[in-house]
Amino acid sequence: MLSVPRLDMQVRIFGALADPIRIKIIMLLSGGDRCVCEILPAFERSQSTISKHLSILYNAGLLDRRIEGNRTIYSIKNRKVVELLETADSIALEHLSSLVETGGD
Amino acid sequence: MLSVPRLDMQVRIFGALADPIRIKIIMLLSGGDRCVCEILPAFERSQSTISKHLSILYNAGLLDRRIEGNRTIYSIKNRKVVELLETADSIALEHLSSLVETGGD
DNA sequence: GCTGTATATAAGATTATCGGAATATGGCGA
DNA sequence: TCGCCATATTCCGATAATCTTATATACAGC
Repeated sequence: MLSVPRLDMQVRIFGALADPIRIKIIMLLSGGDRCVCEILPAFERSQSTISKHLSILYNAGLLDRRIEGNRTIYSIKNRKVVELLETADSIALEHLSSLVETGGD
Repeated sequence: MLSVPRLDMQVRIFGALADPIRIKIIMLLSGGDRCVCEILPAFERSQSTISKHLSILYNAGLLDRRIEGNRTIYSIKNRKVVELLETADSIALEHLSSLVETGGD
């Protein structure tokens, strides 16, 4: 049986990934650590918006961060998150092709 | 590069899993197909609420459904969704134990 | 200490999600 | 056909997520 805090953490993890900006941030960081100032220009959103997205990923236990001087460097905390993206992408791909076959929606 | 519809589908998949009831429905169905009338009593929620949760999972491409008489039978469409739950659970577990170690929150 | 740069947080408006009650749809048996 | 059962959908209120602007914090260099 799944304990309640674990279920809650699962929900938080999936919720953290249920946003296109946050998925792209994970993909970006899977290529190596980045400070916020390097992440910002990849998105046409305010600094505060990106900062909050990073916090959501951090609080879900998906990212690590360390401070170096006046910068904050974010990194992938658990490589399994990349697995999650890959698995979801393959489900997405299969689903999209089944929609094409059946002409569904 | 990830195509836009695929990213959108990933978002929809993760969004579908970002709810404790929907996670429990997946776990329930991983034990075998069930009609709605068998799923309902597992949750203290109205019929319309559960029906909506099932639709969300169905539209995310995670569940299949077939009609038999006046019943609708739901089933896991893609076994990879169970993988997603397991991977997220192991991330959750690691994160929770790291919180215990550091006394974090 | 002051100024500028980097980042996080708060406040507030807008939009999406969740839940239940009520309603619609469609098969089934009398 | 009529009424019942199983399920989906609509409507609407309550709650939560997202975004921007403005403000706070904290380090760096002078």
